[in-house]
Amino acid sequence: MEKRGTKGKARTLFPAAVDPVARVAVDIPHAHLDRPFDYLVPERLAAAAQPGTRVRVRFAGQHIDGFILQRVSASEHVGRLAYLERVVSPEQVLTPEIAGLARAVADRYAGTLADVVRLAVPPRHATTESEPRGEPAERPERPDPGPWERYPAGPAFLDAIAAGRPARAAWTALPGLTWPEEIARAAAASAATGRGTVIVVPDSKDLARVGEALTAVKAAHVSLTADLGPAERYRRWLAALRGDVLIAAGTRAAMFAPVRDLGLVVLWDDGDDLHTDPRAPYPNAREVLALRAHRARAAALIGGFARTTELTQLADSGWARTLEAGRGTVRATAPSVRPAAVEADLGRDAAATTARLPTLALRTARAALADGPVLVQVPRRGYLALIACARCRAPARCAVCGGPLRLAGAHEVPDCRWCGALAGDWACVNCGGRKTRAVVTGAERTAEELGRAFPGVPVRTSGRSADGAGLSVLATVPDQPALVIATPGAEPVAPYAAALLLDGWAMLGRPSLRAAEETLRRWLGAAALVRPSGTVLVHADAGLPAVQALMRWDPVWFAERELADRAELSFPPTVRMASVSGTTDGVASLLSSLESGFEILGPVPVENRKGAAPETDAFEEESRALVRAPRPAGAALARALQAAQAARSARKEGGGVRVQLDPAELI
DNA sequence: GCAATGAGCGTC
DNA sequence: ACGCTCATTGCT
Repeated sequence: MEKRGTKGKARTLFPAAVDPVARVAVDIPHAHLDRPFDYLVPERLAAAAQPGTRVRVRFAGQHIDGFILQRVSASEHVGRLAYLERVVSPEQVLTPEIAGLARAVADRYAGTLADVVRLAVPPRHATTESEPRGEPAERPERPDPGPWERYPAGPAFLDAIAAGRPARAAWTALPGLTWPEEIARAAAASAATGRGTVIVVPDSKDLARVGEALTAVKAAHVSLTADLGPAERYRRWLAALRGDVLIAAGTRAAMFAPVRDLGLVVLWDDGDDLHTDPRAPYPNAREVLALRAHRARAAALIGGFARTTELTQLADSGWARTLEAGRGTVRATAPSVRPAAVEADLGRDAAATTARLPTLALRTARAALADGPVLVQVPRRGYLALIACARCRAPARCAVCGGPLRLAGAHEVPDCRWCGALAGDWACVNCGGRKTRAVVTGAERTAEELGRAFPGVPVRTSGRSADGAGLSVLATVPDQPALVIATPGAEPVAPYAAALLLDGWAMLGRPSLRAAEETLRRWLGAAALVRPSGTVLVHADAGLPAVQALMRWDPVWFAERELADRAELSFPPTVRMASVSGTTDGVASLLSSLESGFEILGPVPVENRKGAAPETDAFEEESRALVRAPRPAGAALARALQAAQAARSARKEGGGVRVQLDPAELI
């Protein structure tokens, strides 16, 4: 017992009779305080202070929020314990499953539990919480396999889900628009047995499709998106927490949805960069859901039209089994793909606009317009700023570490974005050429150009520009002759008669490790909307593996090949990489706190994030380093980075250093 | 020799 | 943002 309260009347508190100690995860942003703290549960909160509840505690003189992780009979802490101040709400919002997952995710990404819990548990909305609770939804009937019959292992996969077995599938979806239905049937099979399902898709357009498909199989669900208001978001999230619905579908934050008795996780299009949360510790939905399925012994359905190297690795390791259709089915479902050769000389500037629309593309469009809409995929503007070989246009890479080269200023020697090595005597590994050129492309003039080429044909555009402003995304377009210009990921749904994939060579030439994988993913996403009798024209050289993979509709072949190349070069995902960025001083101090034994590339200076010019007050020199470790040392790398950040935070060193494991882009 | 003041640090 | 420790200061 203890006297409390310096001002006002002192109160004498007594600890609860049973399990008087609460282990609390406090919401503190400091890495060195990322551990539970024990508090005494006062008698009056003995019943309310349940594990998972949100509480308010006094920590170093401040009132802060936290979550009760556990109630225990005694504390290990030597010294006096403070009392819990308040139980904010009786709702047990941080379930044991999610608390354990959040800890594992924080450890995997060298982050803190508090950061992950902030992503996992939405802010409380008190009035929503006290609303009368609706009727729990009925379980759906177990559905027929339906479109899963087209995959040899499809019906067996549904059987496994229905039997509660943790079957894990690396899924290559057939082209067309049946994938939402396939996902819905898998979810319904799980819900029919009373177990929960979490479905994550890249954007709200895809979510709407999955929602419709779930409704069609009478599978009660909630849709969780970031753009709901706080009340509606919390209402739906609570419905999942309380077990009123068994299926939660949503965009990336739904990966933490607290459905009851998790039986299945589903991730659509796992290569989409929207699946990586932009807030520390930058968790990726594929990794989180794989971890979650593993921990919960749940089934998993991960994939898309494309195949990522990461998922290929999960399949190769035996963690997941491939789930794909036979070649005959693929051939019957996919459109035919033809390459349009890239003109040898792109330097003709004025004429280059027409070079971007090869005559074959124009002819293909003209012929297809009689049958229906024609999709034109163009890269986003502001996408490309790279150096390539002037002769063969292969991206210029560093001779030391294989990283992409950049040209920091005019008339300078290119240097490596990864290790900083100067590339003074550069020679192209592809053709031996010794001259580089900057490559740029603009894309948003395409609509105009096509409009002129096809007078009288309606032109619609869909997409986001690189700066986020301008243009809007269309979900669908009518099945009528029209030219539909879209940026990757923003393609409206329609039974297209043809698709033109423009400037593919430029997307392939981006200075990114994932350029080819990402380009193929975008091509497949657009081509999958074209009807099987339709034509796809891809503006890139037929000899390139990504183009070959598209023509043969064989993304797994490509991914296996790509993965082998990455292994050869010690690139992710065959190794673990971490990027450390921030002020030059901060990066240096973090690296000096890092336990030795890891390979460090850089640091190299990078453009100032705040955009401040040198010699101004806001300007602070920034840099970035990469840390590389073999895969088996991945956990040790994360631990070492976590420790280095804890050391910095204990020393109260500021400077905001970002540590990102498995960064999507290594530039 | 010792109280009074302040900087530094851990934080239950 | 509190309350503890430990060092420094200034007065006897």
